[in-house]
Amino acid sequence: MNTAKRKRLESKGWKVGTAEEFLSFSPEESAYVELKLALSKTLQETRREKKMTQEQLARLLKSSQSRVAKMELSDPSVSLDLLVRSLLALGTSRKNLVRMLA
Amino acid sequence: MNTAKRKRLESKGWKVGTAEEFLSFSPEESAYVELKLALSKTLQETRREKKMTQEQLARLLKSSQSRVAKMELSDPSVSLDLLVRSLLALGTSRKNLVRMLA
DNA sequence: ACAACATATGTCAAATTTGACATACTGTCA
DNA sequence: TGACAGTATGTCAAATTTGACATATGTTGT
Repeated sequence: MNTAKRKRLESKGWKVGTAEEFLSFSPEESAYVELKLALSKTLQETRREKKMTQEQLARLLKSSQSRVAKMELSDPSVSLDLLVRSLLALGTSRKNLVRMLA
Repeated sequence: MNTAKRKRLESKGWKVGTAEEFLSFSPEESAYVELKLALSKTLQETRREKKMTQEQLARLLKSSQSRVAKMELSDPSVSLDLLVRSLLALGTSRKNLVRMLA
């Protein structure tokens, strides 16, 4: 959603020090973050099942190791788009994709 | 998934005149496009069920009528991200979201 | 402890996506 | 016909996302 400020709160759940922001998320923000978390987790699981390193996956995706790491950590700088495309590139079928989200 | 060139092929299925590009899509590209199409369709259906105009939905999403139109047309310039966030903002539950994709 | 490998984190220029605007198109009603 | 509401399409500056790089932090075997 909008500002990059809030994004810093997303991934890990909260940040302790930053006293200024202790806003709760709207339902749709939560749902969005949860979706991303589910996909991240699935991506990591899938990669591990295939016995690949982040580096190898990065090559497959024409991306970089650091971005793969961020994907698996559900970093705020990673879009749903990238996560979905990566899973698809790993051969995840739509059916499986849907199952993992359910 | 790279170049913006291919993107032009995405939405409608193909473009007649542009003889240069007649490349077929890889399975994951197809899956990606199909996902977007499913979401677009759902977005339009949901909006209509709620008897909203694109303009009204745009206001709700803090976007613009033209972008809503592009979303519903699954324009290549629209990300999965935006589609999902819009559906969530419309109150679509994760459960429903998943069902529409299945 | 030291390598060697894997993963995490920060930064940044380049690429993509976004809202906004103008404007065109498509009905529909009088 | 013409006015109006709704939708489509093209463009563009601003915002966000991306791959790449450097570097830090594990982790495992010797």
